[in-house]
Amino acid sequence: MLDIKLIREDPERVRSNLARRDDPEILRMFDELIEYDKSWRKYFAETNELRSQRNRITEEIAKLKKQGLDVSEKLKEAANIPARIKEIESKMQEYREKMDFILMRLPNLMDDSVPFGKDENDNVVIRTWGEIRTFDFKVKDHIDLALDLDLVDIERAAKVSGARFYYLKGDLVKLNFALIKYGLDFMTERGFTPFLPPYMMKRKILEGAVSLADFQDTIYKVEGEDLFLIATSEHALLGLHSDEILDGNRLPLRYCGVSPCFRKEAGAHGRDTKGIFRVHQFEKVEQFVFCKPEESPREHELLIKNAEEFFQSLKLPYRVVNVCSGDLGTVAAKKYDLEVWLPGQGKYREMVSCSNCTSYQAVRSNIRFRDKPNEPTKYVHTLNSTLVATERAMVAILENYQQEDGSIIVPNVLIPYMNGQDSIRSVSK
RNA sequence: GCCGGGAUACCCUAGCCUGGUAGGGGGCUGGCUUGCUAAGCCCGUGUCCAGCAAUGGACUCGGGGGUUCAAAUCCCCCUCCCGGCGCCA
Repeated sequence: MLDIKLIREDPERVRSNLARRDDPEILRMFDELIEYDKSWRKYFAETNELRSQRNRITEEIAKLKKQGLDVSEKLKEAANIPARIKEIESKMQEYREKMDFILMRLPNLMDDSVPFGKDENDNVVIRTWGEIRTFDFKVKDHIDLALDLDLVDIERAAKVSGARFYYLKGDLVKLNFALIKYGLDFMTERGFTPFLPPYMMKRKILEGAVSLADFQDTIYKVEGEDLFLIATSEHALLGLHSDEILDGNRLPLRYCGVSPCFRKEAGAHGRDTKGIFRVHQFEKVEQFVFCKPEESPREHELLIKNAEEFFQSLKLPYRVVNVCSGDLGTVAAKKYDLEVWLPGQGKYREMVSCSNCTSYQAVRSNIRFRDKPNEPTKYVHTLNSTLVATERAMVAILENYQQEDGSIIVPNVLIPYMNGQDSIRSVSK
């Protein structure tokens, strides 16, 4: 959510930034917001004046009563003030609701470095790493590899839970836990505090983290409760400090969340329908930072660097793209995606999404900081990035580490986490 | 799920029965004074609106509604925390 104070101070700057979204509806809402705010402030001033009158009379009544004097004159004077306040208040409420409606729907201001573009095809590649392996045999995709090695059961998952679910089996379960534990160690070595968050959260807290459209398209609701399943630990880590004033001297706070992620994938019909690449449930180790505004560009680079070093350590070839305006979404001011080469698809595919959300989530979640107790508060900046979404990372490992005999080499850094196991091969039955 | 006790500013706490300026302590901040491991005193401490500013006004006692000229205080609903009982991996 944009800070209404910033909009009041410099509406032109906000407007011209929103204009880069190339969406006339956004500008229309913005202009409406300005008008509503004017009305709201007018009514606010009126009630303020009425309350002031009422408080004065009330005080006089108290004084007269103490002296045992007659107050009926004063009571008459005060009689119709409450009704007038109520009347104007209800108008204020009306404008406040209209403003909130728009504020909840306006996107974040974009960083100047965000490239203009329509969709993901316009994202700009900023670097590539690693060599794409050449195969002298016919490569399989992760589905064939996993089925041939009996590492997944997707048909029975469909019977039990429906499409986009899976059972992991055997060594793939071990590999999953190895990736999680390796990811956790990787982050704690870099000073990130690990968290295992609640997997469900209240609507109010979740609204602080995601756009309203996400409730429709990605978030699962628990029936009969004010609870939603987290789509990433990012949501829960942000909520951790909602309505708090943080000590500026302790920023940045660098956190790392590990949790399952639940997603409806409602807008993805027909895309990646096979295997475990795009699924309703997966595990993820997530990076999350609360920092001062001036620190967020630096922290953003740190997060993508961590993710890159993680995938470098797995020796998986990747590229980093600067996500364009049309693909950026509502919340982020700037976003990098890290895409790993998948031999089975012959494409780079998204493994990591690394966002600087500036103050957008902090305003919604009311998370501020100050260096000294008497200073005015400011909103923090928040950033989040995947370190590793393990099911997707396993797709990359299966396809990149496949051998001619159908077995899979375990990446070196994971072997200790697999109790010394260095390959995954079919068990003779 | 049931019974009881709670939630007051950055922290602790009084006030609630009996409605009438939210009081005290700690912390922090700025200022002043006195000067031996420092002490004392004073202003300030959250949010919003108007104003260039000084400042003025309003709001704020877990949240929402109600009664009243006036609500931390009375009434109704809800949330969370603590204790006990019940259930339980």
